[in-house]
Amino acid sequence: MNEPAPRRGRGRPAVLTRERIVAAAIEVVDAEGLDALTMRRLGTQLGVAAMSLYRHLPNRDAVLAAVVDHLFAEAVIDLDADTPWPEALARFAGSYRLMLLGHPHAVPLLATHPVDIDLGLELLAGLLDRFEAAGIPRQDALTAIQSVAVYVLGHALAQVGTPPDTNTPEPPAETAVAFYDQWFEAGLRAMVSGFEGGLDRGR
Amino acid sequence: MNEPAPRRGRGRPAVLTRERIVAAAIEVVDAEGLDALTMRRLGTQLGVAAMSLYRHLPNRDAVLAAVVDHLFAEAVIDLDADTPWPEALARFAGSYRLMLLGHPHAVPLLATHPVDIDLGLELLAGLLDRFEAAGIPRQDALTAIQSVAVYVLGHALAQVGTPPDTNTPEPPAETAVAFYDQWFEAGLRAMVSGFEGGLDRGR
DNA sequence: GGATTTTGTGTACGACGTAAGCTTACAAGG
DNA sequence: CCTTGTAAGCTTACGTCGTACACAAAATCC
Repeated sequence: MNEPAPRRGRGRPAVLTRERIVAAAIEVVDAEGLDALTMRRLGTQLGVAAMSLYRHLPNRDAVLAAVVDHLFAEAVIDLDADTPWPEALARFAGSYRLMLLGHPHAVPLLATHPVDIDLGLELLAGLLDRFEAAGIPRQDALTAIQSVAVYVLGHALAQVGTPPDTNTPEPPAETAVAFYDQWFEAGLRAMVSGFEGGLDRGR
Repeated sequence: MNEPAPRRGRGRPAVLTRERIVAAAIEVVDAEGLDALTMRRLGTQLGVAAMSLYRHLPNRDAVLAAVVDHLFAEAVIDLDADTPWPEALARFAGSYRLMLLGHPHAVPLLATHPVDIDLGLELLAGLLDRFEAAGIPRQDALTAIQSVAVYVLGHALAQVGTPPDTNTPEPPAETAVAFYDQWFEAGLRAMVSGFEGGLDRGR
């Protein structure tokens, strides 16, 4: 449907690319929120008419899906090959959370649009390896990783879904941030150590 | 703003109430999905013009918020006073999940619109009591409950966000359901037993 | 310099949320 | 019974959204 194997060099040269569109979409969302991400607004961000976008993406939802995939890729980190799986899992959780808090207006998007499954598996291959190195079956590893991912996303939803009280003066409300940080760590530790106990019992 | 202490009996009798509107909204969402829940569609569901709804709720978002509160209240169960907190927590998780899977199209709503905080605390008072009975500080209890709630919601998002493959013949795809059930139980057990270890170390 | 191919544009339509003002259906007071 | 007051529901209208469709522009190839 889009970007269909163009015979290179022919036709009017493209000023738009999928990547430029996705980057501009993230700019708009970060600056003005999800609702501001209309096709017209995205067009003006790129100096282009709204309808031009449809040459590269079939509809608005495809834009959102592309944003999701791009952001999730941002969240994944490299891991030393000697990191034990519980620490690797906690590290992934932390970097995923950092990405989400860095794009608070996009969190509902990540919640609504699942990451492309093949892309997700590819990005998480390094993390899966840490489980395999410990002799943990792939299925059990996926369960643990997905459970943590789902917790991180749910937690971020709760944090950004409750705007830090628009009538208090200080912008981030230091204490509120600390509250969410502590909650996050407590839940994460509980889940990771719970999996440690459970998965070790099997081995 | 709405339902402002009407002097009873005066004026045209109301065919609409907040409750009827919320119930109709849930019907529409369950039957046709979130996008179908427009003010006009909700009006026809109630045999009424769209603008009539604004006499009872200030805008569409208030309808959504009311739906969220109503559904969350559905999810909370009564607990025997002698249930230990780990079991009570797991029971709450299960009934919350059942509600979410009973209204799959509404799950993104619950994810986006936080439950009214006072209502939430009121509904969860019984569960909080189970922690207090074990001598666990209220703050720790809230952390554990919220962590589990966030996990359940995130898990439901993942399950309903990945429609069970529209090209396979069987509607619920038995194996997929079992997959999500097992994943849910594994993550829940990990988190609950993780909190058991953590909270007991303190006592 | 056409012909071909690809990209961006202009216009238009139907659906949405909702503001403003109007009509309708009651109860109360005379 | 009839007027007045009041609350509930209705009609109309506006601006914005996603996007279908037909067209214009800009490059390469023969």
